[in-house]
Amino acid sequence: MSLILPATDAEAPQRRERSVDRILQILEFLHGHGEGIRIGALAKALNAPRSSTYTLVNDLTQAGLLEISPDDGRIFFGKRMYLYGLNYIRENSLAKRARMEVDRLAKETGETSEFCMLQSGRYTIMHMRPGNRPFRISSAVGLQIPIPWTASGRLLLAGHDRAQIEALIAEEDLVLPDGRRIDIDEFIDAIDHARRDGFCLTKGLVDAVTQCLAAPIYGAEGNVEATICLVLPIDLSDEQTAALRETLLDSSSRLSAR
Amino acid sequence: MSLILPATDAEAPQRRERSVDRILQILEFLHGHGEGIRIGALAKALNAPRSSTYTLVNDLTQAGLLEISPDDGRIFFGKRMYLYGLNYIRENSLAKRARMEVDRLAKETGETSEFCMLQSGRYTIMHMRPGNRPFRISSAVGLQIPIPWTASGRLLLAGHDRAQIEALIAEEDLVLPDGRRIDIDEFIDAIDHARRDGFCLTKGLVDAVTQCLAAPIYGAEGNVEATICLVLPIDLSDEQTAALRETLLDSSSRLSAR
DNA sequence: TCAAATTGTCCAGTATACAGGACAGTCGTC
DNA sequence: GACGACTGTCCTGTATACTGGACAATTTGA
Repeated sequence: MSLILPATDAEAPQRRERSVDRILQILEFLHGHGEGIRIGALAKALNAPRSSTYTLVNDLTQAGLLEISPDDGRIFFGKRMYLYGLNYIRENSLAKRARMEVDRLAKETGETSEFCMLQSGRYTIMHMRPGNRPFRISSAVGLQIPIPWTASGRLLLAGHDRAQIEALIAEEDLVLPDGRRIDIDEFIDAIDHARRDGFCLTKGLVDAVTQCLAAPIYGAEGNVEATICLVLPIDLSDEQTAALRETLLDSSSRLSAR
Repeated sequence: MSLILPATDAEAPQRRERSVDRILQILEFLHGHGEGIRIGALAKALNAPRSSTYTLVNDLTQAGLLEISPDDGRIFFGKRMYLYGLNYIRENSLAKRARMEVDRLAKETGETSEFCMLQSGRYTIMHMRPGNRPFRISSAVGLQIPIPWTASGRLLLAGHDRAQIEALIAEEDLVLPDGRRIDIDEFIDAIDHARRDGFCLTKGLVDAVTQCLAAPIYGAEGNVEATICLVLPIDLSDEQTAALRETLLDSSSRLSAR
């Protein structure tokens, strides 16, 4: 979908770029890159003029949206970006309620709980609260994970047709961390099952010792707007799993638009 | 401003503004405003042309940095802003460590714990973890509070001279929620005391039933880079307070640059 | 030790993004 | 049901922000 234009656009039609777009490219690159980068390298990566990159990055740094490490000049996201981001949680009622619900759920069940959404076609953990097991099963908040690796992903794709799904899933996303490959037809089947069941359970996808139990949060039009899920050890009894599922479904219906 | 303009230039210097600046203005206004605003009102508030505001807001919305409520068209911060902001916590080592420390401290003491910084001259709660008292004493993360109302504020101003302090504190910030007025000389005295003591305790400032115990986090040059603090009920015994202070000072020295 | 590469800053010309206004549609309110 | 206020979209001319290149200072590394 490329809201952000790929900067690697063939050679030199040399369009002059709006600073808005340049800013969005910078932020997006920084987010994807995952670590600090120096201005020169950034300009090169974005195929942007050095001078423009300098002025923009300096402007954003002055505003506090970015920070430049005084040691080596590498660029990071800044305090102000964090503050602005917090407003999202405060203001967005679903996100806010979901956050509280996840915290409650983790406390009640003692299991790691997560709130997830599709973020421009990428699976994203919006909020997470670790459980209190000795071995903490947890993933980092804000990470973007291939959709097919997760139970939540199967629910979030409910209502999409085959073409949309195929467009959304990159080829390499079907390969699990241990090298196994998910068959696209089985995957689409699983999505359909998840939609009908109103929940989804996957075992041993990301690693061999965990299972993931996810429930949909419905939007006003009956679409799956987000999910809430539990990350569990794989060796629970059927009764335990069933009880957790009931609790989880309670939470999800509380969060869904009626 | 506009000291430079010839006096007869009177109305509407109508500078053309860079979109970077417009974007920063929009974000900052939205942050300060605290709730959604419609595009028209935003343009008016910023004294910006409507058309430019429309295109910019739409660009930012498409990128996911902002969101427009489908009901009434009001603008809010978006998911992507939240994701970008999370990177700050992940990448910035002080913020990251402080967050963990605050969580640990709240768990160990059972009291509400906070991590605070000056953010461009404003006192800001960067992270907070509520304690487990029946009456939860807690303030919202990301809020900006007048510096003189807090114990942390007194520590954060350590090392500033009188002129800097006076420049930083607005007249109305000296008035407490209950109408009492803090004397500027006493305030500067308190800052000096806090600096020498290496911690700060304030009682009954923001409300009558809480006290605030803060400890400094020192940067590499010995400056107070941030604080970590406990929000406590006002009627603790001296022993309890002393024990909490030791625990807090442990945390703060762990976070300080050696 | 001397190139080669990189960093941060500055400048001038021009492609173009912004300001301003027009327009049709939609609310409210009197 | 006529009026004012607002919303969202589109168009045009021009003020200017962006680009490209040049520069000195610094770092790399051979």
